[in-house]
Amino acid sequence: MLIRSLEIFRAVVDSGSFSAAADRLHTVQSNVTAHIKKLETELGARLLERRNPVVATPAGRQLLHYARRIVELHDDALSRFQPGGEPLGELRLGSMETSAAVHLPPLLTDFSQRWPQLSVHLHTGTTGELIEEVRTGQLDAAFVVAENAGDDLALRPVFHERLVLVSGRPLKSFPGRAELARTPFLAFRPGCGYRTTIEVLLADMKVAAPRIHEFGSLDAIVGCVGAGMGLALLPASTVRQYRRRFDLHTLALPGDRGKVTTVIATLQRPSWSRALEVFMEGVPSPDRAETPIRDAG
Amino acid sequence: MLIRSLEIFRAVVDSGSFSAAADRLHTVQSNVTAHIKKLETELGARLLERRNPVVATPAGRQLLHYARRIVELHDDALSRFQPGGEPLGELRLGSMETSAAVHLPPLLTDFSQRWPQLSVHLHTGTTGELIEEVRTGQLDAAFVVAENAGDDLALRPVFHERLVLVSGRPLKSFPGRAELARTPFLAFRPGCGYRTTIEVLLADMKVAAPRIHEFGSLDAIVGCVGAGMGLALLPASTVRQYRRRFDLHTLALPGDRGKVTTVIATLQRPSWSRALEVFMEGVPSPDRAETPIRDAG
DNA sequence: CTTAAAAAATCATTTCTAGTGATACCAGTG
DNA sequence: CACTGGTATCACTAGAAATGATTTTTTAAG
Repeated sequence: MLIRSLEIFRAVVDSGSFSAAADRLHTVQSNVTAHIKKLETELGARLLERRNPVVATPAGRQLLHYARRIVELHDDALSRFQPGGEPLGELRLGSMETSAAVHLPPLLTDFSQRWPQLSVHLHTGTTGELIEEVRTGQLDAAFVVAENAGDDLALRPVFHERLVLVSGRPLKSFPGRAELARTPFLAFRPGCGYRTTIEVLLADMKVAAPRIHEFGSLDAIVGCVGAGMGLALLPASTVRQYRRRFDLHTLALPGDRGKVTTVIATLQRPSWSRALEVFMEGVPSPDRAETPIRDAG
Repeated sequence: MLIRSLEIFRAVVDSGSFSAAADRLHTVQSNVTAHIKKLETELGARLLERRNPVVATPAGRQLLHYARRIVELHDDALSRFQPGGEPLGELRLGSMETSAAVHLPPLLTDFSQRWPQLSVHLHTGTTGELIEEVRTGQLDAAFVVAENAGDDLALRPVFHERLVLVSGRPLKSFPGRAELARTPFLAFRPGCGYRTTIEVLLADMKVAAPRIHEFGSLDAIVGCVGAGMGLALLPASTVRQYRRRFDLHTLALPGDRGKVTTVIATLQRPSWSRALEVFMEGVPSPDRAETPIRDAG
């Protein structure tokens, strides 16, 4: 069994396809097939279901567990011998689209310059999906909105955010219950931390049957809100970014309602890879003072 | 970096020589040299000092840490896919010579039949040496006489023993202080659990300047005691084994003096290899009732 | 049911490289 | 000094990883 085979195996499972894995590892698809096949005959078990996407069999999941740990140890070992002990390998991050658009770019730019030997993979998804991917080891860390996620995960605050009500038309005062019942909300699919906030908010205001449209992308939401389709609840910083492209109007939520904290979810520390270790060192602590909000009309 | 290279590297460090490692791994010395050389150029650091015995450089020790873990994970992964989930790889045990001669043979015979895919390495040494080798990961487990060994190690009782005074001539009653001061004791080098017992015993009896001869092997000790060179303090079960070959006379120690408990020292459980896991399952609990002693004259 | 597109398997070929055995080299030791 | 017990070097071979072209299979759409 070669480390290389395990690396390829992991890439196939993570990317869901033989050819995608081949691209990521800068080799050819037939080579990926050969490695997987060799593993399968060596272990005497089918490891992958050739579907679309490719999925690990029960036996495959068992191997995956070892593959991840071995490949990670291998990367860490190599890291130790790089000039300056530079970490090496890949860092697999997850993030909600909102964080991805606003907070992550500076962080990741800085990070990838500081550690040129690390390749960063960023995957977006909802809080629920990401947490699960961290738990299974598919991701090293994920930026999510959550307050607790079980004992096996560690959550570290990174950004304090303020959610604001976003509309395509000027907002004079906070809409009443009746108006909220009429106006649709545009949000991500269930499992997104922000969406949860919307639902809680509407429930608290006793809005009977709120209409919530589900969109798969942040751009779509912002575009449609700008076009007057409805309201959205988004981080102030995100909205600010879109101001140049769309005519957006925001209104702070009453009281502390809008306060959310983005955290980094990881497995408990002892199992961190060198890559994750240095990443976490480089992540700044959240400013106590919140980002000031201009309630532009 | 190949798992195979790490396996070879580990074997060289553990065996202290390129050629010995080659033998153990059923390959040739030039191949060992090639693998080590490749690792060294790949990592850009000298890993081994070519002395006699070969010893790891600081860089080598760093790699060793990873090598051990990766090879162990590899073996465990393969184990999962063996028919019946049989563990596979090697189990590295340490033991004092006395245990090795008496208690281990049945245990190991049984074990090696039960798990035909595991190769057992048994290395003898003193309690102190063995404990240290378990701590550094050179051994998976060691049979020693100790009561505590630090938080990082786990100790599990396996045999209750009784040390007896052994002589080449009939012993009527327990020798007095004066006689003990005249008669030399034959013992292992410092660090052996039994030797410690002798020293404590003599100190308690206020024997002024006891003469203790150091011998490197159990056979030598027993042989010389049989020839009347002096006294020894050995487990009753060990002496029993030698009765056929030598004319030995034993006497129990007064009170509870002679009671010793052999324990298995391992690292704390979470880091056990599959091989160690099944070994520990198969080790019987110590009989509460002690092995009966015939005080043959 | 048919078809087109995407993905995985197969295959012939090339390029490396792990493993081998013979030999050269380099201590220490009597 | 030669001898012993080790490591390095070398030429060679068998086997395997990687490649690119091609065929087969799967999936989704018409």
